[in-house]
Amino acid sequence: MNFSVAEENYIKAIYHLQQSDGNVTTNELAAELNTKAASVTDMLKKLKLKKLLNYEKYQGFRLSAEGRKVALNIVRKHRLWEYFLVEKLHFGWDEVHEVAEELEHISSKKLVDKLDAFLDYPKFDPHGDPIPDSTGKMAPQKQVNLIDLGVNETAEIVSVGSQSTELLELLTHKNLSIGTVLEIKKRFSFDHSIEIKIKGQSPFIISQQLAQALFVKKI
Amino acid sequence: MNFSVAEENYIKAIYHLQQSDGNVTTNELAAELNTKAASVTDMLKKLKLKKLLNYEKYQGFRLSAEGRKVALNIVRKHRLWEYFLVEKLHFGWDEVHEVAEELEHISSKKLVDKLDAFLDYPKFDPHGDPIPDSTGKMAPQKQVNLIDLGVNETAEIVSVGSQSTELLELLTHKNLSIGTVLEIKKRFSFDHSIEIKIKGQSPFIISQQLAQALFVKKI
DNA sequence: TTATTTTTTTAGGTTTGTCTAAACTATTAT
DNA sequence: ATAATAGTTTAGACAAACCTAAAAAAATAA
Repeated sequence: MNFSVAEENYIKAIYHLQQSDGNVTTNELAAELNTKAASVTDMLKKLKLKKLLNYEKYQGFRLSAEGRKVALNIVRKHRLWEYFLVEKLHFGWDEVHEVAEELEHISSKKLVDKLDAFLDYPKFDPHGDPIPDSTGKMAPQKQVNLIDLGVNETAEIVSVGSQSTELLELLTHKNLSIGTVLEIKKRFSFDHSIEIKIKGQSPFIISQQLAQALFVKKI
Repeated sequence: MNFSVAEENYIKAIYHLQQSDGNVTTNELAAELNTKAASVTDMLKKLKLKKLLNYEKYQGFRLSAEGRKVALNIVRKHRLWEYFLVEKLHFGWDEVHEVAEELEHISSKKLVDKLDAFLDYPKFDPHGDPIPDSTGKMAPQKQVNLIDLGVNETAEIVSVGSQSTELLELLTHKNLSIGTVLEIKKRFSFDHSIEIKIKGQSPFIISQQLAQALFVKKI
């Protein structure tokens, strides 16, 4: 099966949303893809017809096994190209995303596998996300420093970089602990501080030093 | 300016056709793109509106200066990717064309320039075609062995690999000489013989040995 | 030079992916 | 439990890129 760029973008977006959300909703997906709910409904019907999606109207949806396979292949391509761009072409890790969004739609299977070999089968992309192998398997999410997350990413705190009372005092004050789920809202390049948001609380800012002391697992 | 994949394919095809033909015609272009004349006319109007084309109806057409610039950029990307596929990913020179057809539409200028640097600014692609630099300049067509041409390519004989009477006798017999323009019709892998056609004559076959003795300039 | 053939263009239609506006379904709050 | 609000789907349109069939222009032949 071969899919259009639009179809692939929908599949990939659904894949990412269902990672955190379980069932995905029409509006959520429309927001993610900067399109309108009506357009999403149209595409959902098409993807359902192609058996990539489990979808009953008004009920939300998730990818089928087949859909997941397709999604993983797109993710594989995206992350391999990102790795290539950073490691071989010396792009900065923050400027590769857009280009990889285009490259991920190149269809040749042979190209991807040869690229994988050329890069020596990397297990993680430059952002710490695991790269699926050609059968779709991938390592569990790598633990990554909070400072390395991009805007809009969501992550769960899994460990801290020190056990000092000073750090623990600050964490308690900010209501942060192991297991806390947060979303990156903004990054300020002036002092590398980061605005984060915890569900149900208003956003607040943490310093570069604090961000570097927090290790997270992306969601 | 940014162009759709379809527009880019038209521009590239016109560029290649006008190399040999001077003015390009609607039917010619339709054949080249495996589409219908009516579709071509539609696109010609669009490209004229975007000032990429000098076109008056029923009169044939050529690219404008701007159109040529766009074409050269596509050619640059195509040939750089081909070089990458062969030199870095170890594709065979005969299996890269299709993949490069997709890769050439990736838009990032930065990507192309960084790829160019990574490849160490190659001057010729794996088929001997010159690669335009980022300003559109390129070396004159490299002299290439006839055995290395692909099917449907057109070329002019510019030199021969030996001055032996045996060779010259054969060339005379086959009506081949410096300046002869020929087109590759078929390649037979069994004995590496090649069917060629000279304008106004019926096609005939030349042996591997003869093909290797002839150097040509692509048109 | 007129008639025939070939080439090109126009007219009108299709598909894909998008949109707005309106209708429908589900959820939430009183 | 019902009314108001949220979310979702349908209906109808549009642009891009393609198509077929018919009309118009150009080239060629009688």
